[in-house]
Amino acid sequence: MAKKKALILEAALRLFAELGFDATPTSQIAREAGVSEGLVFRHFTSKDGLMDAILALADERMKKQVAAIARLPEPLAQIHAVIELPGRLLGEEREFWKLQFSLKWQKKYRNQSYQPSAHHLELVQIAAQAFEKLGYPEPEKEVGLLVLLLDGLSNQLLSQPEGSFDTTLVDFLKSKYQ
Amino acid sequence: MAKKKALILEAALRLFAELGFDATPTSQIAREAGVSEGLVFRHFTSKDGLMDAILALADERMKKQVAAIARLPEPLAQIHAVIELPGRLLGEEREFWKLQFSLKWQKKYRNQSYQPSAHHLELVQIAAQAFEKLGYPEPEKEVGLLVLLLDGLSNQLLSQPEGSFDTTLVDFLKSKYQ
DNA sequence: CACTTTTGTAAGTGAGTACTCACTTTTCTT
DNA sequence: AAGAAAAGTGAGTACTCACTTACAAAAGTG
Repeated sequence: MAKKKALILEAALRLFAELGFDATPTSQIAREAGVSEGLVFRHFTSKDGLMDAILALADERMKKQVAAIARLPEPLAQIHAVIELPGRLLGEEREFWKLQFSLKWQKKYRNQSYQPSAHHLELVQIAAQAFEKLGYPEPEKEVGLLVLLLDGLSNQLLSQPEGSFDTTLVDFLKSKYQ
Repeated sequence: MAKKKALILEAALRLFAELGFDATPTSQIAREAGVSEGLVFRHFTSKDGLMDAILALADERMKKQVAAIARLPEPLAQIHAVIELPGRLLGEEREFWKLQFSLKWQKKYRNQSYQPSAHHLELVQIAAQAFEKLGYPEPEKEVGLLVLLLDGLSNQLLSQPEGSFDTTLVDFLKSKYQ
């Protein structure tokens, strides 16, 4: 049942990521999902509601990734997993995260709970504890730096063309934390 | 004469940065500039033309900053200047750079010369030469890392509320390059 | 001054937008 | 099988948008 609902979500995700939320008409979403425009509103109430549904899914996926890192026993392995996170996320769910990043700059979504703050914060705590266990003198600052790197890394990966995932930089980065 | 032209540019810059290009109607630009809507089109032909004018200005400003760094005699001072660049740019021209970053994710502007590629590339070359002079074993990779950091730093500075510029992270980062 | 050009305005216009509604078809439940 | 609920349609509707047009006031120039 409601397999068309999933088609709408897929099309909306792809188009929002590619064209941006405002530049994507609901008519095009319906057309590319092979569905009538009215159905979009039956399932998601409004264009904003459609966005909400997409972002709820994104939150779910992030949650799982963070939980997996939290489960790692070795602190160094945790740090390395954090560094690998952007590559892992963007490899599979490119459009998802492209959308997340483009959203950051839209006032509309700046205050709300859409920012990946909850799981992001948890990740920061995990990394801070890992740095502490590894004996770094200033673990908080190290985490601050690491967060910066993750941000930049994600940006860069998204700016590059699809398949060309360059691991040398990630490896180089990991070699700095031994 | 044409002082109203400047008013239009200012209002457009502010609104594009705040709401995004697509979500900003030309009517609002005109209203906030205290000008009739028709004048926007007399001076800039189209909404896209208005954007072009804004981006041409951005390019000018970036050019000056890069030239100033190129002129520094000490390689270490150059690296530090590069690290300080986001803070310097965003301190003065916040809206300008917020717009630049939000544009990165819009398909419309992805292929064109709008990306700060020209001066950005020059900056990368300067940094690479500086790392080489300082005797780093892998200067290209170091530059790659530094670019990542700048990207992340800019993102973070733009996400934070206006005045609260935290220099501890920048200082910590500079301490890593001595 | 006369004139041309530039700068400005107010009131449109047609295309495209998010969303609704009356209705039909499919699926679930018993 | 019968009735209810859910899924789906497609033609509207009210409205907003970027842009145009007809015209007026300043400003520049001889």
